[in-house]
Order: sequence, then structure tokens, then C-alpha cells
Amino acid sequence: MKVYKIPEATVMRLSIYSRYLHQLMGEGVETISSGEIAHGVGVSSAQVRKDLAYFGEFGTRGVGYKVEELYGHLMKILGLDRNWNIIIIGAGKLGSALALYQGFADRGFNISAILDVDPDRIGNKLGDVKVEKIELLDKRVKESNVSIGVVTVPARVAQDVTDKLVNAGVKAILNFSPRVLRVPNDIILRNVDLSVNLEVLSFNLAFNK
Amino acid sequence: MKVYKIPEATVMRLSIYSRYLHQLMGEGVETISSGEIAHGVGVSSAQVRKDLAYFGEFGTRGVGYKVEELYGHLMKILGLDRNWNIIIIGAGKLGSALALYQGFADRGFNISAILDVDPDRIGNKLGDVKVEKIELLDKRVKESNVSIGVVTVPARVAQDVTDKLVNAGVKAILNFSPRVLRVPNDIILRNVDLSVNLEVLSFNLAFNK
DNA sequence: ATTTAGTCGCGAATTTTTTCACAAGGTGGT
DNA sequence: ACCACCTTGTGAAAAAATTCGCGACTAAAT
Ligand SMILES: NC(=O)c1ccc[n+]([C@@H]2O[C@H](COP(=O)([O-])OP(=O)(O)OC[C@H]3O[C@@H](n4cnc5c(N)ncnc54)[C@H](O)[C@@H]3O)[C@@H](O)[C@H]2O)c1
Ligand SMILES: NC(=O)c1ccc[n+]([C@@H]2O[C@H](COP(=O)([O-])OP(=O)(O)OC[C@H]3O[C@@H](n4cnc5c(N)ncnc54)[C@H](O)[C@@H]3O)[C@@H](O)[C@H]2O)c1
Repeated sequence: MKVYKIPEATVMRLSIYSRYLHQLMGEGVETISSGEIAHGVGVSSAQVRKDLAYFGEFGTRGVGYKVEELYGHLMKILGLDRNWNIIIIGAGKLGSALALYQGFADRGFNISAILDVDPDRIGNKLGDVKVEKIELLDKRVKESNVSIGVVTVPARVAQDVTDKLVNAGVKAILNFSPRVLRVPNDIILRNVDLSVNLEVLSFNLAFNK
Repeated sequence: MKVYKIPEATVMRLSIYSRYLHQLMGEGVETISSGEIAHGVGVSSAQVRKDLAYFGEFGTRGVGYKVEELYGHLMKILGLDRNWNIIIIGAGKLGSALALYQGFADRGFNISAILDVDPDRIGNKLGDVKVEKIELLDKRVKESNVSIGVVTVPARVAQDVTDKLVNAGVKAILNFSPRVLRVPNDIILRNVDLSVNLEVLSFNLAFNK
């Protein structure tokens, strides 16, 4: 199957499937059907099969999927068969929470550096990594071959920090600030907007009644 | 225009438009066209107009929209013309970061309580609110008329905490744990999955080259 | 060997969302 | 009053995503 554009929703679901399969492996499950995966993560079985079909044939008709094997395929597809170096800019409340989160390391995301401007924060240890001054951005990105920059600074400096990350050679940016960022076309940008999430809840609460 | 189902993507964009309009108000801008909004937040002008059209006619042909007026409409649509009481369960790294985030209060989200099981955390002050023991969940939800529960506990207890929130009468849940939660049909559930976000970046980095 | 009871892969149909394109309506200049 | 120029609102068209339906295949029981 030749496909050039994978729906983003598909990629997100693949990530969720992979986590569910990991859980099943821990429970000793060896084989699973699309219907069971679907039930486990709350989508339709056709959706599961369609998502997988973008990338190949991983199951056996009449039988289902081997959990461990499918998990391996998904990890490969998601690019998690290797490690990614990431840098966090902004060692505030959110940046610190992210830095200390074990779940990222478990999936192969390695925090190479955490930078800030605040002298009170510089020098603090967050897990294995020490908060360093922002001036080291370029150096750290280059020497550690950092691919992903995480932006957890106040909105007013988010674009500035982003530009520095892009100039330093980062290829992807995860932005937590509530600001629309401009990046060159070849840079992958994702926004995690926590306020928007709460506001969607607010909308649904207010609108559906 | 009679519409029963608003695309979720539309709601998310409305939230973003509203924030952009707020910024414009601060800059003293009085009138704006759909094209300028579109440019400001990175979508097409037709998209902006279509999103707004679900809810009414807010502009003037040939002229555009009055910033302040449109902002007011959007805040009303999003249910932000009132306050919402929220409760955070899990005063760990993420729960604390959320509790201390000023941006939520600015948009009318009022943190009524923060609960945890860890005796070391109970009693700590996070902003104006003190961390309290989990046993107060039912009491706090009911006495403060809490509508939204935020789940920032480890995955293994997330479903348990969710059930308690639902039983206490919460109407919507924002889940940060990497676990698929089951809730009754009339409960609004949103998942914020930070790992998935990083993994989508990983996928794009690995796949598009 | 044959039947029965599954399950996947995938084209086709359907639904949802986005984009297009233009009539309708408003402004400002002359 | 008229014209030249904008921008909205909205059906219609297009594109994207999801769901359906079934042929192909497997395993196990008889
Ligand atoms: N905390 C949350 O729950 C939350 C929720 C939604 C959005 N956000 C967004 O995430 C971002 C960070 O939020 P936070 O709560 O962690 O804020 P924070 O104030 O705790 O942290 C921001 C950090 O960035 C540092 N900083 C400022 N300018 C910098 C620069 N130029 N270079 C490097 N570091 C710089 C500050 O010193 C500070 O340590 C903000 O944009 C905020 O709007 C946070
Ligand atoms: N920190 C992050 O950046 C991050 C990123 C992605 C996902 N998450 C998810 O968010 C959740 C919280 O993460 P965290 O990093 O804040 O973890 P954390 O361990 O710092 O905090 C969890 C808190 O929940 C409390 N808790 C445990 N059981 C409880 C119960 N039954 N009732 C009430 N409180 C209870 C613990 O005492 C602790 O204070 C986890 O599910 C995690 O997977 C966190």
C-alpha cells in the first residue's frame, strides 16, 4: 500500500495502541484481535485495521495479531526503535514536571539539557540533569545532536526561544506556550494547549444543556 | 443555521481565536477581518468564517468584525462568561504545575480543591489552595459545586479516582494519565496525552525522511 | 475432508471537515 | 447617486477520515 499522507489521528492512535500492547505484554497476552484492541482503547475494530493497513500487513487472517510482534512494528513505525535527544527550554513549573517525568525516558526520549534565564533556577538539579543558562542553547543542541525542542517559557518569549532552537538545528518543536509560533516549513511543530483543553470541556458543559 | 454537532476542531479553534482577539484588544485593535484572524492563528479565512457561522452572524460585510464584540460572543459560546469550579486529584509534579498556573484563573477556571494521598504533600500550599486528603473528594465536589475533575495521578489509580469523581457528581474530566478511562455516557472526558504528542513528533521525524 | 467459527485486509460507501466561489451587503470617494 | 472596492455568510464542491461489507484466509472440531 502506497501512502504519502498518514492522518495525524492515525499516528496518535498508533501511539495509544502501542502503549496498550505494552500493557498486554506485561499481562502475558500473546495474541489479540483488532476487536480486542479496539475495545481496549475505545475505537472501532475497522479503525484499528485501517490504521495498521497504512503501514503493512501485520496480522494473520482468522487469528489476529501476535502482541509482541505488532508492538515491535508499531515502535518501529513511531520511530521509537531508537533514542531521541530533547532539550527543554524553561525550567519553570511545567518544564520541571516534564523533565522529571519518567514516562518519557521509558519511551526512548532522553533529556539532554534544560535551560533557563533565571539565576535562581540555574544550577538546580532536575533528576539527572542540571538546569543551565540559556546561552548554552546552541552548544547543547549541537553537541548532543538534539532533535526535539520543548518550549515551556512564558508566551512573550516563546517565539524568540523557538527561533533560537531552529537556528541551533532542532528539527521538531513541542510548544506548551499559548502562542502561535512561526517556524520554517521543514520544522515539525506541535502545540499542546492545556487551556484549549479545559475550554473544550467548558464549551461542552455549557453548550449541551 | 441549525446545527447539532459542532466539530471538535472548530471548538478548539474558537478557543484560539478568542485568545488572539484578547491579545488584539490589548494592542488596541478595534476591527479585524477573517483573513487577519486567519493569518494570526495560522488557518484559512474560510475556516474562520465557517467556524463562526455555526453560531451566528457576528461580522459586517465589507468591514469585518469588531474585536471586542466578537471576543464577547466567543467567550459566551465557549461557556467562559461564567466561572467553573475544578478539582485536581494528584498534587504531584503535573498537578502542582497546573494548580499554580495563572492562565486558568484568568479564563474563569477556579481551583476549588487539590487532593492527594501522600501525607508529605497534604498540607502543602499551592497558590491559594492547600493540598488536602483524598477522603474529602466527595465533600469538596459537592460543597463547591465542582463541574470539572482533573486527573493527575499515576495510571494505575486513574480509573479508581475517575470513578470517585463521577460518583461525587463531576460532569467533565480532564485526564492526564496515560490510561484509557471508562466513564458513563453523560460524562465529558478529554485526554491530554503528553507522551502521544512527543511520539507524533518522533513519527514525523522518523517517517518523513 | 468438510464444516464451522472466527479474523484480517481492503475497496467501496458514507460521513465529516475543509475549501471554493460568489451573491449580498457595506464603505468611502467623487 | 453612483461607482469602485471590500468582506461576510453560505451553498456547493472537494478532500479527508471513518465505517461498512465481504472475499480471503486460518484453526479447530467432527
Ligand atoms: N504550568 C501550567 O500548568 C501551564 C498550563 C498551560 C500552559 N502553560 C504554559 O507553559 C509555559 C510555562 O509555564 P510555567 O507554568 O512553567 O511558567 P513558569 O513561569 O513557572 O516557567 C517559565 C520559566 O521560563 C523561564 N524563562 C523566561 N524567559 C526565558 C527565556 N528567554 N529563556 C529561557 N527560559 C526563560 C523562567 O525563568 C521560568 O523558569 C507558559 O507559556 C505557560 O503559558 C503552563
Ligand atoms: N509529569 C509529567 O510531565 C507527565 C507527563 C505525561 C503524563 N503524566 C501523567 O500524569 C500523571 C501524574 O504525573 P506526575 O508526574 O505528576 O506524577 P507524580 O508521581 O509526581 O504525582 C502523582 C501524585 O498522585 C498522588 N496519588 C497517588 N495515588 C493517589 C490517589 N489514589 N488519590 C490521590 N492522589 C494520589 C501521589 O501521591 C502523587 O502526589 C501520571 O499519570 C503521569 O503518567 C505526567
